[in-house]
Amino acid sequence: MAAGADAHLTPIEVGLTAAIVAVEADEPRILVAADPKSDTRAGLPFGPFDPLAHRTFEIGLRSWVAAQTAINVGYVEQLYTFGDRGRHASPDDTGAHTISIGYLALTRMPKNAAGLFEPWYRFFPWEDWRDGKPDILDDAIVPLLEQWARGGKSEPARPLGRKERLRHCFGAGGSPWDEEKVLDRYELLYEAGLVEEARRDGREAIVARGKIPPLGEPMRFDHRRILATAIARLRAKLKYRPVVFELMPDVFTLTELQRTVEAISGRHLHKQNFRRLVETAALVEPTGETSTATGGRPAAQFRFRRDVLQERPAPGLRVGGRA
Amino acid sequence: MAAGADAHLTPIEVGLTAAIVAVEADEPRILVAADPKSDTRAGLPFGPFDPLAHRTFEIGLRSWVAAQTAINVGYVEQLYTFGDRGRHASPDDTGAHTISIGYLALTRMPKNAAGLFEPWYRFFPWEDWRDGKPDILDDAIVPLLEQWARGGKSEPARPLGRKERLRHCFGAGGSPWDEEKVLDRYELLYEAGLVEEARRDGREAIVARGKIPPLGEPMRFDHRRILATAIARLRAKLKYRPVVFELMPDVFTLTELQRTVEAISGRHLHKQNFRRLVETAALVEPTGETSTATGGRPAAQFRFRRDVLQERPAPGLRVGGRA
DNA sequence: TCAAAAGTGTTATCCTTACACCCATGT
DNA sequence: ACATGGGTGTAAGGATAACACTTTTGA
Repeated sequence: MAAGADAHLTPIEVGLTAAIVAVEADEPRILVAADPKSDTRAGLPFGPFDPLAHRTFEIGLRSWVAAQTAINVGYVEQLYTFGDRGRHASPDDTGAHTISIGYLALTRMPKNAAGLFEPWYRFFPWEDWRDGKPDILDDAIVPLLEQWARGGKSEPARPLGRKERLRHCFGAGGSPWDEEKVLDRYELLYEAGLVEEARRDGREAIVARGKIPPLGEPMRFDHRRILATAIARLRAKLKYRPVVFELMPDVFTLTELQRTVEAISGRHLHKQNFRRLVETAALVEPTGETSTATGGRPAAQFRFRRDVLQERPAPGLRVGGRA
Repeated sequence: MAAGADAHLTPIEVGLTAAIVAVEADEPRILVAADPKSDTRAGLPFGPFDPLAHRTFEIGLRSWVAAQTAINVGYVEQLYTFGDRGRHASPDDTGAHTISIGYLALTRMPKNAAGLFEPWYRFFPWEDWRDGKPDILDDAIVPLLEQWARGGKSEPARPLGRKERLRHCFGAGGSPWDEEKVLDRYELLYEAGLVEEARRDGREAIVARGKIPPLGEPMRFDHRRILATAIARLRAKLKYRPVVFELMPDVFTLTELQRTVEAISGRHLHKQNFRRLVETAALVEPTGETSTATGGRPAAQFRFRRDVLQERPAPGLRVGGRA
């Protein structure tokens, strides 16, 4: 077993693609790039990785993000490396192979660049359950996926059948909705040919042609897939790391904090339980001020206690089940 | 904001590096590659990614692993993409920049290749707590890290100080040991210059020169870092996915299953609680046979119930605290 | 009959979930 | 006074952690 040590490695272009998230007016938003070549679809900002200029991926990422957008991102985390042939293709593809290392970055909404951020639920309307189950699920998605599941009985080397995957991902047939399965849901829709990116990739929708409504706005290349990964990771991370505070202003009320968590996780939360959670985790401290912004009783203002990072090993907002 | 769309991407060599895990005789082992160029250090197997030959990373990985080792890996999962300049360097480095996409793969111990697998605790002796706290921690690691922590008060842009990181990662000073923080611990040792790879990278140990004992066997390139990532991920995944069964023979006793989980997580588990967990999760079914191998009362044999994958959304072995 | 390992029953505790109610302010 | 949102106490249920004890075999 020679372990490939003498194999020469294929030269490939490596790009860093960033899902840069901010929350404004109770709406999670991502930075979309101005489109080159009059492509009407939105895309995520990306830049090349130059190992000569930057010692690590993260340094490189911060550098070109700052250069392109004047945004200094705070929290940065690698998501996944995407390299499927075909899924990076654009209509005018040159044939060169590109792999993209996806990154999640969090920032406070910058004053100057606010217009460049788009609400992320434009791209994933079925992920916003804050006002109950989105209509698009029962009206379009689940019926179309059920039709797809009836076709193609057993695929080789697939652990689960189509029906089971539909159940688990979309909570059909009694299974609960899991807000963290954002990527699984998108991938299922892709496989079923129900998102535009899949059709662009040559995958024909299994269901009746022509009458498929657009399921969320498409993005360039595989960027919607990367965004789905970012949302899923952020929703999961909220529960065991205090990352929300990267998205909050310095002082805030508990309701504002709850609204931000709800915006990200796409669910409604139980007020009292949320508050106790924040309190027992000792994540915040009162400033003493109150805010009389919203018209009811003035709310006490809080700030994030930075010292929790030194005290507790995994301080997050482990928000529970339904509410 | 031009979004880098017209930027040309730097060509870089991309390799897939695999941590291939099997468990044999209650010992977790990884496949180490025969060393090229008489490098005495062990290394992980790796191969190039050729986008022309393989549509996805995973297909490429399975292909060269099968070709090089005649092993058909079962479960495969991407870990992380590593690209730090310097950390891939070997003594006779050519200067070409390489990034490696790390993968975790699980397999049953193959008959023919058993000799190529090394117990992973050779590389991380401080991670094996099955017989209590390893001596190397109190004898060497913690004292050396405390010495390191006393130096260098505050580093810029570091959220936590050295002392706090030591506490969280190694459970010094009252914090509990978290068996999932394998990577954090290795990275801390690396930063402190206490593992050989760091010294090779030019980082001088902060502590007294010359008398630093070797902390685990070193590996080539950044392979020990990738292995640490793999162990951490596997230890975490055990708790919410039934991945252990990828490492078990078709039939097994509950004690064998427990020993395997203990081997991976490096902890001793409470027998009764483990059994109830397995039972209530309905992960296994009795075969009806018994095994009289170990000398006491014969043990009932079980097999993995593949249908749980279709029933429950996240069936794992959520093993609890100390025991 | 004894060692060695398999296998079981039960309780205390904590955390999660959900309920229903009171408080302070502006109009 | 009342609408609006802020803020709290407490009990039911379930999961977890830990206890000690019985059973079946081989030597």
